[in-house]
Amino acid sequence: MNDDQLDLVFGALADRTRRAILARLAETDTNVGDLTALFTMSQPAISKHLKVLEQAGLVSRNRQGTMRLSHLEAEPLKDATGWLADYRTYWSESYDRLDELFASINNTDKE
Amino acid sequence: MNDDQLDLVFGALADRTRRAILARLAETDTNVGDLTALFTMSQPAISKHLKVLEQAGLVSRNRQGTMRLSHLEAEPLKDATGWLADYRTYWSESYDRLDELFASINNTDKE
DNA sequence: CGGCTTCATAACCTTGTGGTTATCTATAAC
DNA sequence: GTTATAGATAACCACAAGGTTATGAAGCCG
Repeated sequence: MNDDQLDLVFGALADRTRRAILARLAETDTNVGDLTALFTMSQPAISKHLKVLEQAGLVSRNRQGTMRLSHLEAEPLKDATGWLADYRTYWSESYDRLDELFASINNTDKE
Repeated sequence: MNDDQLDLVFGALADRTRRAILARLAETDTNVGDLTALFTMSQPAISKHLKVLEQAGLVSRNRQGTMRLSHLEAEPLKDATGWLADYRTYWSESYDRLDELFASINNTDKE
């Protein structure tokens, strides 16, 4: 995963509204109107957040009649976790199995 | 870990210069002058980045004579990993041991 | 077609961010 | 005390971010 992608992913996660949107989408795909109802915020503001999440690869969208359902795409979260895993030795010394586990994460699609 | 803290940590990680600073500090404690030499950027710019990292709890500093050494504090990275771990089921289905391992991470100091 | 619903886009505003240069402060050395 | 060095702080600038209101476009329905 390159720096540009990490910029986008961490940048997307650096906003609590977007994190809350992701939490919601983890439960179920949701349209813009329902998301707007969940957060005391205007509809265009939600659309902007969704665009940020989409550009980071964290959300995909598809029309469903007149609605557009947002769907969680968690792959970049895996990549971000892989990046953070490089620092595991600095916050944890004694988890023997951590290395193999994070290795299994990293080997799948981290370059 | 609360939203304010996550804002700070993910916000700090959303800049490639700051990520590079963390990578450097993972090798060895470094003073501001040496960091400035590593990145083609002015010294005040580096000081600003260090302040952001410090407020996120990712860096501590202590005087060493006339210098101030920056030191990596990786604990917030652990917390951020714990947050991301909540989404592991969406990017991975078949790692049985992931659950117990991430549980061990979360139980230590995630609220 | 006409009208309703859903969402995107445009224009705008305020604040934050990342950088600069210039200057101030603190420690060390003499 | 003077001077040199390390780094912080101030003032400034350009632009991105997060919000708003107003409006436009796309798809269903009668």
